[in-house]
Amino acid sequence: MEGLNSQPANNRRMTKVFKALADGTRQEILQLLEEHSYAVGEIVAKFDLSQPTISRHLSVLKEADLVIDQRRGQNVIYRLNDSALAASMRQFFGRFRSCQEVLR
Amino acid sequence: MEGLNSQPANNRRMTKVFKALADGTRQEILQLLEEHSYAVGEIVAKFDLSQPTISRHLSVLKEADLVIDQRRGQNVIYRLNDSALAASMRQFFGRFRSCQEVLR
DNA sequence: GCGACTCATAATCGCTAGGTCAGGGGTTCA
DNA sequence: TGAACCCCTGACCTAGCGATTATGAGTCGC
Repeated sequence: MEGLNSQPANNRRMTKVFKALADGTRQEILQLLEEHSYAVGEIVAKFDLSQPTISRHLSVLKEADLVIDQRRGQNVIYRLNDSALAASMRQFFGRFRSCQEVLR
Repeated sequence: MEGLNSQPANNRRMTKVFKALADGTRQEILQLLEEHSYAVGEIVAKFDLSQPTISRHLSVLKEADLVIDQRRGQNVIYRLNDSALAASMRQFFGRFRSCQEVLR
């Protein structure tokens, strides 16, 4: 079953991205980061979840290259990876005619 | 079912869509259906997976409204739900500035 | 109606995902 | 150096996912 290498590396990347997006909390985090950057503690304060849980969600988003983290003193600041998000969108949906009509 | 209402209904729909997309096999099925419609048996023949497994994947895609099924004699024909796919793309990615620039 | 064919569903199993608490590493400041 | 703060990682539990086999439900031709 592992001999199935017909699946392009692109699909594996898209799978990682979609897995990251397939969670309500992570979707909300992304929309939060659309406003501006946030420290982890600030994000935690916006949700009814423990800090480790948020930290893991952020880790998943980071693994998918959808956010970027940066140490700033004691804090770790997370910001949206705008370009990667747009690139992912094009990369996958561009394969479909109906979506191409909607893409620039 | 209505307990956690902090998350908009839109997000729950997007979560369903992204969960459906977060699997390599289902991504390939969608790209296959981009060509044209296929009967279940034809799709099964293209993968190294059992018929029930493919059937289940198709069910997930259908639940997410990404494909449409139609009985045709003994066969069940699946086709891509073009408009829903494009609509989902807009609905989610339209929230991000960096993506709006890429959307028409 | 019967048998053959096509697809969906049920029961099951192993693995992954998401949640918690506990603990540790990095950074700041006195 | 040590205390306080911020965040990440490890260990663990439960629930859900993806796969299988076995079986059931529609449909067609005879």
